[in-house]
Amino acid sequence: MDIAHAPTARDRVRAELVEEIKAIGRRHLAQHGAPALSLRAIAREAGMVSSAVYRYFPSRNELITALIIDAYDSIGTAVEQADAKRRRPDVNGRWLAICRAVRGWALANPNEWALLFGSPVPGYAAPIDTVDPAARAPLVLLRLVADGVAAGEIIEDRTATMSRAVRSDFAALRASMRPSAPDSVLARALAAWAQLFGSVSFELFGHLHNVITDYDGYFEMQMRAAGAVLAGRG
Amino acid sequence: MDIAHAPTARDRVRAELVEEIKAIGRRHLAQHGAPALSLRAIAREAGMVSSAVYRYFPSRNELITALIIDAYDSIGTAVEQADAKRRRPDVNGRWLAICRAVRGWALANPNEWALLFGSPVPGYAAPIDTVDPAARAPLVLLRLVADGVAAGEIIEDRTATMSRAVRSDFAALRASMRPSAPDSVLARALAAWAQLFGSVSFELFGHLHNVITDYDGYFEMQMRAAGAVLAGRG
DNA sequence: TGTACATCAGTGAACGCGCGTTCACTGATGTAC
DNA sequence: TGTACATCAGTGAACGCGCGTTCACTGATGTAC
Repeated sequence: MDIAHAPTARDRVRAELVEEIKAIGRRHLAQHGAPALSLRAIAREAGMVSSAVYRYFPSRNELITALIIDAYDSIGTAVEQADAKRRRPDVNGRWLAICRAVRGWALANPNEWALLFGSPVPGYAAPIDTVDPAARAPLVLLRLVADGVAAGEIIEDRTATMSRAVRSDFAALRASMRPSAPDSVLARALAAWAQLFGSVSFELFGHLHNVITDYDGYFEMQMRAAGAVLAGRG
Repeated sequence: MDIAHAPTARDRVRAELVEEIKAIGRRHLAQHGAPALSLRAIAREAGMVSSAVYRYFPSRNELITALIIDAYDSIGTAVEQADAKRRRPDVNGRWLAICRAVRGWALANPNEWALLFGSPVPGYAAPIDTVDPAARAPLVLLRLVADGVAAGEIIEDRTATMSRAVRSDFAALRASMRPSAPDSVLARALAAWAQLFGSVSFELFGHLHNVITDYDGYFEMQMRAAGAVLAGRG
């Protein structure tokens, strides 16, 4: 499996087929959702017999893992790029850009959103390989708040009462970022993150039905407000 | 199907069996998740042949609908009762009680949570019968904020810019409540709701793994902060 | 540059299992006179 | 109160379909001398 030589023709064809199988898988995901993802159906569409897929993925779960990693990388890239397009000191603009990137990605890839942030797939447990890709988008937010604190755009408030355990959780989180941010800001960042993902899931999973009609306007308004709270100027 | 007479022995047995089938379904849901819900497996466990279930539910989807309605009623009841246990003017206490009731219910019924608030079940579209039960929990929050506004515990802020469409969405929402609340408060109520449900889903679906260890303390802290923002004293 | 051997891709059949739904039927429970 | 008929619950077989995974095999592509 580990290729020490220059890639041969066979290697290249193999890499292409891995990508094609994933692409078909993604399409099936988009149409029928993760629980209905079928190796046989994918094989049929790829023009091979079902057992041939096992040359590329040792099991259905490994294919799902590959799709999950790709999806995390996809939303991670979208968020990183949206963030990078803004001037670094424009903290509020970056926050809004991140929000729009998350929602835009979700609307474009609803079933992948459900795969990542909806119900766990029955009989599937995510392996460690997914951890790093999963961290990309949240890391953008952490960098943003660190920048905001350094620039004085995000202010610390009188720290809310928190348990010693939560303080040490936050300390561990802070250790993974430079520059860093105080507990009260980390708490607000995670709160904003929960609100962002909660809002998108509400919209996507139909819980705003019969309540909101102007989804764009509603989201925009809510994320502006969330940005103000995040900044400590709520 | 509509019983105009006094319930006969047969009617009572039928009602019992409907309940037993739902109970088994709930247990299967809890163990394997909604997509794996199987009429045949339920029939086996109920000690009947698979076709016999069709005397009680005309299709798998109708059984799922029944389970969804029961789950909405279950969380709705939990929230209503938690709210009712607090003195009515204790707005912040009621908010926290609602939060704890939502999370407590979710932790006790993770797969039903996933059924209601996670990914949509493939091939299933919720019928109108689910709308009223689904509204019970959010209605508690709306009553709470209306009370809070009336008591001066929840204050209006300079209303954020919102589109005309969002304003009319809010007006429609306001029409369904008495007493009512201004746009800025409704917006904050929905934001708090999204944060609450986002936080619980994050915890339940594993997105706080390797970040938070003290889930109880973390949730408590976040919902206190959310309550302050909701009140307009963030 | 040519040959012998090893590696790999893909086939086709099979195993063993599951599912939702329909249908003709038996036997028990209810209803109307 | 008793009988004739209608309704309902549950059976058992079948239809038609799906799935993941394994395995022995063929034929093509690569590697080493």
